[in-house]
Amino acid sequence: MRNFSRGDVFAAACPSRQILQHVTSRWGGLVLIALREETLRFAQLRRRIDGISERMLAQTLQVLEGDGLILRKDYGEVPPRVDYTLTPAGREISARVFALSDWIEKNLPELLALTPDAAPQTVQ
Amino acid sequence: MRNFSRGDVFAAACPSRQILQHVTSRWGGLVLIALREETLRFAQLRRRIDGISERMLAQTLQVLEGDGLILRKDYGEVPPRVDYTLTPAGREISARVFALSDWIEKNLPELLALTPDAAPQTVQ
DNA sequence: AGGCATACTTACATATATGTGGGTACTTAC
DNA sequence: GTAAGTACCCACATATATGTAAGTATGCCT
Repeated sequence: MRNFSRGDVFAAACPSRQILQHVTSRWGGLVLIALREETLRFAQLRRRIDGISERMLAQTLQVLEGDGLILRKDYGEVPPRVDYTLTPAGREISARVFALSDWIEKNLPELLALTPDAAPQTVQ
Repeated sequence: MRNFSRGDVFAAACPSRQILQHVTSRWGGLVLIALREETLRFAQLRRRIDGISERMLAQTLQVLEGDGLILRKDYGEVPPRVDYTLTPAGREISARVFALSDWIEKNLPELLALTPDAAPQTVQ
């Protein structure tokens, strides 16, 4: 265990690798992108991110909150009212995850053409 | 199934989401980053990416090759000699994955300070 | 001759991720 | 009064990801 001034994702034990995994996990990236421009409530996130279950959304939010990337605000009301916002660090990371997904979205037709099973590019 | 001119990662069935998952998978991202500046052989990648097993490296490389992001060159020699290079699309994506991991690496100390279990930041 | 390296593949076992259905305490709309 | 919405948690089941160990044909180094 040494004290580095920067991380190294190639080192298995470096915490930077875990953070990278959290923000690029199946749902983690999508949550960060969804919160990029707006604060959202739990149910709004659920509807925005097609296919996510409540269980995974809750779990993903907790991990990202634990990493200090999102802020959970509980209004203490009943029925429950809670919303989620990016922290400054979360905003930095979100922007970079978005840059990636945005490039992929914009270049999807070209990407699909690279695929061996390339039927005429029908995108859903 | 409609024909979009761009993808939408928020749609579960959109192929862009699968591509995003491939390039942000546990090992996929690291492989792309490793190949960012140089062509590497299988064993070189294995040594570079701490903790990856041969099985997962082989599998990850096949997925990325299937997506048209890396190029596999087999020299047909014995003992085997094969190397891997990014395609143009792979280079675009690699640059963006790297931008993300690079930011995390550079800001690791600050990120660790956001963590609740923040003991004095000892980075491995 | 013996041992290590190369780029994988396969079978088997395990770990981790994810989904499903049900429950909560209460409000608002129909 | 009935149904739906809210933000979750829990137990249980399953799916997917990953690790481990062994095998292959041959060259190179000692």
